[in-house]
Amino acid sequence: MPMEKTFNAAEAEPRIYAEWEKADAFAAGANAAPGAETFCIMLPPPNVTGFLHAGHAFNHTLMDILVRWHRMRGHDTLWQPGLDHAGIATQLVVERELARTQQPGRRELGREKFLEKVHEWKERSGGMIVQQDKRLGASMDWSREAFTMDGQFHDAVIRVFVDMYDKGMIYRGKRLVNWDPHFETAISDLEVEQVEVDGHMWRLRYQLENGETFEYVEKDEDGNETLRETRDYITVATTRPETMLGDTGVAVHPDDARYAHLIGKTVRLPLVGRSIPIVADSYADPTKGTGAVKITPAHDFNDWEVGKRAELRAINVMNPDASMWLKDNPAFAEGCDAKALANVVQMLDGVDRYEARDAIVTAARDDGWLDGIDTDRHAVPHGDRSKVAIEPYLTDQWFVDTAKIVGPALDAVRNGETKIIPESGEKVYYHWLENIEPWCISRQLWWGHRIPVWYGPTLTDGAIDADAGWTAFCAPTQDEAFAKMAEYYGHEDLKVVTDQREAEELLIAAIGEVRDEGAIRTPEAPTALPVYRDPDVLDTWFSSGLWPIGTLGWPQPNEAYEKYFPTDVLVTGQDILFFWVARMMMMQYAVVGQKPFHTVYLHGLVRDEKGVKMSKVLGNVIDPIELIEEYGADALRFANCAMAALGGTLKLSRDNIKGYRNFGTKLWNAFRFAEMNGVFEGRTGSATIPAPQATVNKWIVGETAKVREEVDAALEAYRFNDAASALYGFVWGVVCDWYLELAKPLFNSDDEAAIAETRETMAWVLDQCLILMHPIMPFITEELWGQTATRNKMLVHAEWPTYTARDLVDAGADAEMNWVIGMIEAVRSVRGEMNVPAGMKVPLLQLELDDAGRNAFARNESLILRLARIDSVTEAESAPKGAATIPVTGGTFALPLADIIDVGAEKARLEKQLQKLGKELGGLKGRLSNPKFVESAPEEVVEETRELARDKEAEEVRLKAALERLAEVG
RNA sequence: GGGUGAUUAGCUCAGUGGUAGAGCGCUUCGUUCACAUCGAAGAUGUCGGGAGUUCGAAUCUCUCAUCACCCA
Repeated sequence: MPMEKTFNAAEAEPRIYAEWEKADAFAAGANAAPGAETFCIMLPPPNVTGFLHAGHAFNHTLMDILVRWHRMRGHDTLWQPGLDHAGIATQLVVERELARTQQPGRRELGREKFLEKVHEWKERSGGMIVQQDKRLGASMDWSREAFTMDGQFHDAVIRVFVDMYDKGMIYRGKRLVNWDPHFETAISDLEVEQVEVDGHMWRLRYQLENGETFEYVEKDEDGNETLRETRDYITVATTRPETMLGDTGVAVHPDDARYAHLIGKTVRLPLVGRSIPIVADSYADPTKGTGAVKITPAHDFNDWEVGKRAELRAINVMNPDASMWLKDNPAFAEGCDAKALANVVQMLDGVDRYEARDAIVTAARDDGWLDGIDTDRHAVPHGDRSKVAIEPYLTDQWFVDTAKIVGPALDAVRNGETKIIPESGEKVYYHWLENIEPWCISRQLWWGHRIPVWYGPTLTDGAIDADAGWTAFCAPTQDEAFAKMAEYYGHEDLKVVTDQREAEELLIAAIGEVRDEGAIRTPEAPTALPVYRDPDVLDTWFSSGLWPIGTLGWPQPNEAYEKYFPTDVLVTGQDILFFWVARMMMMQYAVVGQKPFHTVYLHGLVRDEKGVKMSKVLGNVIDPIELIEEYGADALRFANCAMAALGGTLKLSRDNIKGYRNFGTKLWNAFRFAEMNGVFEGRTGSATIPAPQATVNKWIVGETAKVREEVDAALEAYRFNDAASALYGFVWGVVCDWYLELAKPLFNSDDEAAIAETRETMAWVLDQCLILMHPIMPFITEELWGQTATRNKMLVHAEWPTYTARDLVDAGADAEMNWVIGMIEAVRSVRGEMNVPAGMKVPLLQLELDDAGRNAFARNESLILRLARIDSVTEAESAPKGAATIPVTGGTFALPLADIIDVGAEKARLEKQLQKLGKELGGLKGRLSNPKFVESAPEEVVEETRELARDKEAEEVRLKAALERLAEVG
């Protein structure tokens, strides 16, 4: 049955993918040669609630190319798939879903029930991306699919937390953190986005106490005094007036003469009447505003530092939802005027931060301590998920002491143990790691790995000390934590309660009982000690930081881990270099003391064809599944591969994809041509390299070897675009444009041996095209592989070739074919420019020609006649009147077409060519006549230049002769 | 403010010291027996400006301009 006219991607792709799966073609180690080296790639785990977007499609295509390439080379290959539980994002999605379907909310449901809902949701709509990946053709080992919340991985994460805790790399502390008031959780620095907003700078007057004053001076740009007055207040400026309730100081620069005598004095905080000191700190910038800044240590990172240096109190004045917390807030009340306090509590307690801001500004205006308002454009930190302004917030959180684990991660890149490409990524990596901050890893969420820490009452001198807070016991399981507690308390009579509050209530009651007995608590005492588990979960990136070892079954001893770790290449977006790559580096070294991978390939964001970030708002999102449906997965993959220049911007355009779909059709039709010429009759897919006689066949074998080397070199260097363009150029520009055309006369001849040889060679060449193209375009190549021979293996496991140009290029055939192709192009060019009708066969005159040319012509006459559409060749001394001249290497031909050729046009054509030639020749001669060039340039460059100049000179002579003849005629 | 990168044909981009390229688009011609999702031919560049290093610079250095992204 003859082949279809085009490849039917929609029909073939699912069928072929199913065949691969049925054959377990992607299983770890499939097609591995005995004792082969390993190759392992970890899929950056997509969000479990996610779907395949253009960025995934790109990222996954590159990995699939590498993986398929290694697998075909017989390496022991594993592409490890899996999904990330994506804590905050997933919790958000499920909460929205509950609200949308009018179900009870998270808090109403309670932790356990809510988590059931999350799991339900995950089962229902999670993992959609897996199905989509299959449509893309991704060859992951699905049998090993991992999930960050699954049992074994979960246990590994907990185990690492415990290890790092025991090693002192993790600690808990009351710190200022980035607080997301929407989700009511801490987030890390990296999850904060700076957003430029048009806002205001409010100037507030704080009254100096004890009758102090100072000289306030204003100057213009030239330093001339414009204002001088004596003031009994200090003006501070702020973009967040509501934080003034937590002010505990005013800072001025130590060198600021205006305020020197005020340092140590106090001001009275408006509204609350708190007396706060004026302190010296170089954080205050004398050139900005009035040079005095209010200090709110509990609500600003800079102020926190100032507060530490000046020993100022930190007063938290907000609730977790960023409403004001004033009532029942002892720290706030301390030092306040009782009446003022009552008023401000009445006015602002529980009020949202922005409403409080307005109310405070209004009060300041009414009471006369508003100095003024300036418009001000400034950056406001926002939560990257919630999009609300974050608050610096003072809470107890868990931190990774990054300073302790950053060293090996830095060293690994510095000494080349792990390479980041493109290299610019390394600079960015150093810059971040060299200035790394502690990493806040606790999140006040429910969906995630719950921190494996239990708290029990603290003992002082063997007695329970209710004032000493709670003691942490870190262990992988509750049983192990209990064992630790048993050691600490001397008994295991413990009662697990839900939270700290309940534990405190029970403890106070218990101590009451114990105290009644007039003794410290003893093991025999009747009341169990209340203990509770830390309610927080770990940052999602903490778990994904363990992705390499966790997916390989660590810490259980197992073959996969032994074999594939450290893994080989990480392919990921440069936007998560810090979030993920740097943390994996730090954590793998911290936990198992080895690098996670030897190469990190970073790529940019996939953008639309104009280079604009895709976003729902702009409506320029390109859905890869839609593209696959329209053009086929292979076309999308080839487009992805072709745009993957190192460090380049990734612009995805439908026109390009369409072009690569056409490329697939071109390949398909080359096979159709071969089939029609009996190339595949009785084929068994022998991999034997042919040793043909005909020049054309010898030549194409050499060309194939060249492209094999190019593709391997490109992939070796992660230059995906080079691999794509080498293959595109070879398949279309060499095989289709030339080899198939040149083979036509051979197939049409009576020479049975030549026909057989050409069939054999073409079958081999086309097989090589399939093999070399397969990593990029797996579907169409697999289909053609199956249709054109009876094979013992699918293409996915075909043997990748290793022949070299050195072995297979026949220099003679190479030179001869280049001459023939040049000759044909020269004739076509003249025909085209002289407007010789395309279908018209014309006579050719051979004027002068050297031996090499004569040989090449004679040996390929039928090809030349056919492809240049020549009907006869005659040798002649000179060209007749009205002939067009065709200079070739080593000689001159002419087309005697007096009635077609316009002498004027031919003259113009020759002159134009001569002019171009003259320019080139000028450059070449200029270089050669420069003694310094001949002296200092490499021998081969000089020789090349000489040769080129000789050729161009010869051509110039021929063109000039032709022009002279024309002049005689005209 | 700091960092990183970009600027090459009408468009989108390759090209890291040795004859300026590809794809798309454009113009002309073409139903030659694989393919019109095609073929043949053609036009289009002071490689952002300036300076320097070099026998030689799109490529290396400096500087200026414009733009993008990341971090404050």
